[in-house]
Amino acid sequence: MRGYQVVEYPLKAFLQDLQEHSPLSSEDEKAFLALPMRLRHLDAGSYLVREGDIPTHCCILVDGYAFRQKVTGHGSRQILSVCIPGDAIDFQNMFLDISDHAVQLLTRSLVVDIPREALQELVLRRPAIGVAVIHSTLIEASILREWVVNVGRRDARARIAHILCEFAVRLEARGLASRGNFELPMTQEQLADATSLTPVHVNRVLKSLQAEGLINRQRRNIQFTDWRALQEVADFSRRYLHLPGEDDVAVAAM
Amino acid sequence: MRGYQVVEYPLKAFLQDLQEHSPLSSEDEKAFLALPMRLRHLDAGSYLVREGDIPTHCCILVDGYAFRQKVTGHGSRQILSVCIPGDAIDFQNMFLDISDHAVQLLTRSLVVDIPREALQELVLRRPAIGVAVIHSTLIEASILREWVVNVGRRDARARIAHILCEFAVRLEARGLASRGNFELPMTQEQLADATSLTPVHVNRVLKSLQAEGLINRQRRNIQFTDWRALQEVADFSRRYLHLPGEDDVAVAAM
DNA sequence: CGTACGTTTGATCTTTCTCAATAATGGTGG
DNA sequence: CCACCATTATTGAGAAAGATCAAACGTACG
Repeated sequence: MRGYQVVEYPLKAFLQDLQEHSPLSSEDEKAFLALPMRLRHLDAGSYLVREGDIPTHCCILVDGYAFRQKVTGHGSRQILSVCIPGDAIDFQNMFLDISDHAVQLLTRSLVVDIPREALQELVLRRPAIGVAVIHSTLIEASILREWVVNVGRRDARARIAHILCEFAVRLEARGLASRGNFELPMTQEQLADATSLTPVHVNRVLKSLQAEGLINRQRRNIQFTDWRALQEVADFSRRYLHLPGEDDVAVAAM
Repeated sequence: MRGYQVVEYPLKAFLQDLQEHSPLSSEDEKAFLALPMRLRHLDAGSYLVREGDIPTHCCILVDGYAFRQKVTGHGSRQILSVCIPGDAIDFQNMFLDISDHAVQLLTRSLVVDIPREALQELVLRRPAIGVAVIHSTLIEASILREWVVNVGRRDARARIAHILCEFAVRLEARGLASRGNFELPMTQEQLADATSLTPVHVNRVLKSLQAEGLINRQRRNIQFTDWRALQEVADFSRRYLHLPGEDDVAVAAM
């Protein structure tokens, strides 16, 4: 029973998020917590998965930040999403036999590993957990769709504003930031790979957003000084995040 | 029982694809086919879902082609994926309460509608079907990730070559094309919105691919005249499609 | 047979990239 | 605690891919 005590608290955010849309019974939750798990601290820059890996376990990010990435044949990198505490990293590795992208830590992090087979079996045995997994996967896909739009059809200014809005809202939904004030755990180079720009241009855009009074920046700390305007510039609507509660109203009120 | 006869054959490709990775028992398959379904013919340009819709049913594309799209606040469109016969259009609408993107038909099509609640209930009652749904959703997400890379980190030439490769391989996996010869059911404007380019530039790139002997084009018909070279230009690897069978070997042999 | 839509082509313009150099910053060992 | 090194951030100047604008040409089809 020791395993329980080790992981129950760290998984709180994850379990809460998993149940956001359809609560699990206490048996379901117990069954989840009874899974074999391993808790690990890893340094910034560590890979949780590499492209081409044959996955053996699934990873949950308990504390810290990570990002998904793919690299083209010419060596340029595209960041596909940023993972925040409480995110499941590896539902794809639960069922797909080879990893199609890599996940790398942005900061020193605490992660939980669960053997792939154990999770597979659990989902078959407890359909409600399967439904929660589908839910979570669908939301991730929705975020990815918006990411395509961002990279594909917005100019540099809107792209950067958008990624900032998304990050802030996701953090706030997990209680990890408030009032548009947060630590952005990425270098400008990483921001560039997330927005499909160059680091140089990211720098210029960030400065111009600051010059126009939309954000305030002290190194990696970001403070939204004009949510409304930033949201406008970003063409941001939180609908695609499928968060519970009011739609854009909530944002407008910030 | 009449319902069965109407939809069993049309759903063949869909059911086969759904089971590609983990076969369903005959009870599972029967339970699926026993769902209430409606078969519809719709014209090109019809919307299967609109952004913001509250979904009431889920859609399977039996015959014909469609695409997913989002539109920015400034009115530019991003196409997110192309749906081919046998694709489930609407697993997201099975669990998400509001549609975050639209799906529009490229051609006159045959679609099957299944009430959302019936599918939800089925997935809870038949966990193996839930697993198949997760599988299918994960593969869709993988394709979307590659789409981000395509739009974000490849130049116009590679982007267009890549989308052609992807389309050809997916069609061939369903037995809908062979030897790199297929009908591309999109205008150059749609191709532009899929690759985040302008129609003018798409036109120029297509012409240059033809001039270099990589493809042959008669209106919308595409013929790959040099698979190997096109794949090279496209930076294409079929791994992300998570198709069964050999990896890139199969493509190389075409 | 004319109208609407899609394709093709040319000329010019703009955003963003590239290359290059300098300045901060943070972490590390002495 | 300080000097040093490796990252990261910032700035400038010039180049390029792709966008925009505009017009002509095909082709399908009502």
